[in-house]
Amino acid sequence: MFSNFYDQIYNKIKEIPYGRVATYGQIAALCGNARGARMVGWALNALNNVGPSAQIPWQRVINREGRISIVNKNATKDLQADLLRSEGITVELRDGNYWIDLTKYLWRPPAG
DNA sequence: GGTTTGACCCTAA
DNA sequence: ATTAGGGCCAAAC
Repeated sequence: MFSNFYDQIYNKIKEIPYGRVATYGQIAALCGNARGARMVGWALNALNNVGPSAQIPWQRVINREGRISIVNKNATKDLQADLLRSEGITVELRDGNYWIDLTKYLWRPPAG
């Protein structure tokens, strides 16, 4: 169904452990596209069309600043923050956006 | 089929 | 610290 890129992206996101977060660029890099971060966003956006996240922990994917980038989608940033908090992750609300401490919660993939 | 946009990131000034 | 530009590829128009 999805191209290999999307499939890899979904697969990598599934590998993010509980209570940990990863960045778009990180997922993209693990899929071979160091600069294909936008594709990760597209792939996740496509999930909204499919349904309720399709068993993919999209909530653990945030941007490089540790901020939730969603503005107005099927899945809102409030939902994402709620899901992350339910995993024990501390989410800070600042200026109408949710922030996560990457130094604490950033996923470190085993390949390194 | 060209142009614009998109849950982004990096480099340079 | 902030601003500007390039890059990546796919969907939307």
